[in-house]
Amino acid sequence: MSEPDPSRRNNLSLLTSLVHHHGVLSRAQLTRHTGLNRSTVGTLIGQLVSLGVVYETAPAGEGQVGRPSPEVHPSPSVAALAVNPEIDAVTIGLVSLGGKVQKKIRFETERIPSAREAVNIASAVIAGMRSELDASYRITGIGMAVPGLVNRDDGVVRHAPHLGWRNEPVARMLSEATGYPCLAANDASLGAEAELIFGAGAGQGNLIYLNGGASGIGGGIISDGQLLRGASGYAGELGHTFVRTGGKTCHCGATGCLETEVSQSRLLELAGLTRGDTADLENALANSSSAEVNDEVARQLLYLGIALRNAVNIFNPEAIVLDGFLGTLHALAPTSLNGTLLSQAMDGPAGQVKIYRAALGSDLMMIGAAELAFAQFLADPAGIGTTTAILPAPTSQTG
Amino acid sequence: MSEPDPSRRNNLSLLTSLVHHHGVLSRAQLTRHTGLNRSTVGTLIGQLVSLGVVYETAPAGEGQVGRPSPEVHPSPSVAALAVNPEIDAVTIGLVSLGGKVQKKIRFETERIPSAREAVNIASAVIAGMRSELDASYRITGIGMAVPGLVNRDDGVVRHAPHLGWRNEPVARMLSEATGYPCLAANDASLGAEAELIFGAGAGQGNLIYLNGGASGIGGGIISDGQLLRGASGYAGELGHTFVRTGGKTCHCGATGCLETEVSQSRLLELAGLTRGDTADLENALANSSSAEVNDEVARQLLYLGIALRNAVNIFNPEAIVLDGFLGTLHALAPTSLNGTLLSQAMDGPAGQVKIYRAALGSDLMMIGAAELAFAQFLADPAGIGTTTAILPAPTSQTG
DNA sequence: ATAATATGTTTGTGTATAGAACAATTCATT
DNA sequence: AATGAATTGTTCTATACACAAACATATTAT
Repeated sequence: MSEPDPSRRNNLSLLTSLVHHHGVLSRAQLTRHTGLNRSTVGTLIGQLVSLGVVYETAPAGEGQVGRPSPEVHPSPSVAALAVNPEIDAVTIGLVSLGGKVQKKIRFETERIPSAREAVNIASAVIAGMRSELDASYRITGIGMAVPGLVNRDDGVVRHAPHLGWRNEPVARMLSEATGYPCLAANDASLGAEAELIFGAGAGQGNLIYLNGGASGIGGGIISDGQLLRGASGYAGELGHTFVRTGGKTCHCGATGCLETEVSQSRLLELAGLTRGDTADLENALANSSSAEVNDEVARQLLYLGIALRNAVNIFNPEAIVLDGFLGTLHALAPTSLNGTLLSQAMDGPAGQVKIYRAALGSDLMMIGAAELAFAQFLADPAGIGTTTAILPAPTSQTG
Repeated sequence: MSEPDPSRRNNLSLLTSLVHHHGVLSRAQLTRHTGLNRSTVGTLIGQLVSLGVVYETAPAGEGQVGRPSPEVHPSPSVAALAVNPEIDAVTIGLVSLGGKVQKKIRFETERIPSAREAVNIASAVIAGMRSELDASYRITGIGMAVPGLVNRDDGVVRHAPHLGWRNEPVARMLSEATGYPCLAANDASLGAEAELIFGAGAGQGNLIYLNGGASGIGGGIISDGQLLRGASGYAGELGHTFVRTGGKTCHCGATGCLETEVSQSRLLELAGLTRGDTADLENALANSSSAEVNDEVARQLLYLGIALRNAVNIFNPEAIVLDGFLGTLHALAPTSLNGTLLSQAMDGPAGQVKIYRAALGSDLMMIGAAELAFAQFLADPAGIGTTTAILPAPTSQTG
């Protein structure tokens, strides 16, 4: 068997990615999207079906003239594992092609897990799922979403301040512990990617994703449909945008960072809450008539606005997606940020920006991390090098 | 003639781009760079030669074992026109494949040119060159570098504050006046591209270019080898990064912009100069022992540092290229910016950044603008739809 | 002078895509 | 209910393209 042409690999990749992103597409739609000949699409889909990457179902009569086109679905048996260590838990997920979270296990920890502990927890949970995985899934790998600076090339966590990790080669550790290929990246970057593909930013080519959590503000930037990686994959740290002269010193060493001026803990405190549930916080803040609370909300929106106008001037995005308590802040006063952008950002870019609240909720990190492990697979669904066992098409066969 | 395969177009594009960027490459080098078979490269180069895109010369005996490989050069007869309107002049250039500026005509204006005037000047100069162009060149089109917000999709200048232009469809105007297809973009973005391909940032995939001129600070960002465009091509406005709480109001509507805190005019004033020659300014500043001058230089470097640390955190670039008086500032105290970045930017990204001074000088805008017009050509050097149908056939045949 | 090395050149082969002809399936019309 | 129009799947064929192998050529090393 000689090596297939690159064009075949390209086209298989294109089709697989389309099905993965859109969920379901008819063969006719795929023909139009790709611009390929319908006979070619037929051949390619045939190959993907025999590879177990997609499966076809009888066409759903849509009331269209002409012969109905069969629907092409991503095979749920192709899946990736996702791991997300946080300060109080390690979450492990199983995500199938098409972005469906099949399984999510949150393992709560007594204290902040070390890198070794996080890897041990993840590999233990995966070991437990192993027989099921081997029987019913084709696992493309493990993706890890880490709250910190992660070198995407080698999977080393350079610095995760809130976890207290420094120079931890987590990807290699987890790969050695499980036998699966493993990749790691910044959590917010992966969140951006997930929201781009499956969430609030679906269909946009340029978006800024900002997530506010207990441990700070993370960001991810999509430009021209591509996640901004930078030289080593560190790009996207919008939480450390300068927003105030004379601000407090941030743990990053600088002063006046967005992350130090806009923080969830101050809001929780004022709202009289101790735990960081976003819904509770939003309730408490919305029902509060305290001037102190309102002032703080306004103050934080002001600084968030400065960071966003910077970002808008620099990136000219179509959309800004706010997650976590940043979504809460925006929901409390939806006109504030829009107003800041219109008055302070430059004419051209400001006019087009839409601000959304994140759509994917708690599945976000799983989907984003899995995307990391899907990437190689999507680039070469036929698996030139890896002759992995081919699984039969799933049983959901319609007559 | 049936339509060639996309793979052929791809490979021709790849080879042409390599030759364009590197200037001269032997066929053997092209074989290695592309990974194609040497027989394939032979065929492709043959086609490009017969198309007049490249030409070959006898190998220069390099002292290597083996049969010498002929050198492949970009044909100087393939060229693009470049136009750069400024507040005191309109510059028109002729740039050939390989980035060589064949001709540069600076047309000084009594006052700031309107869009119509700039177009008239450019088309008059081009009309004068017309017979030479028709006789000796194959013109791929016109690229226009405008100091302001330019919508890259339709070539409309949204707002060029220093020229006083608003919503001027310059690309269409110039295209109608000359009959050549025309594209327009922000000048600094094009500068970034030029420096990436031919200048100080050559070979880098992630760089930030910042230019300081009489009319402010412009920026361009290259990420993963690609210029950041944003939704409408407005991306890159680093001159309007927030660097100071309580700063003066910028013409953009916001306060505390980099451009208002760091400006050439203040430096010229302190140095006792009236004209904005970069070399003179550098001389004057370097030889000054006035505390006032030193303080101002330090102050401006401080704010520039804040903007750069933001940019470094967000983009994780390999290099920062400073042009115009920003290059001067950096040259006066080379350790200042590096120090700021090391102490204030985040560990991971900060460690790798190198700060360079721009290399291309006054040819920069010509090369960058021409690149705009080369882009379509490079994507399809064989010219499938030979009539570069960016516009409906212009009917300005009256001549 | 001969060998070794690297590269251009020619020819044949396999792969992948497009296109044409035909079959299948639905909606619209009479 | 029957026929026609529209759309898409299916099969077969032709063609373009890249690669590999064999051979030719030009340079350095011995």
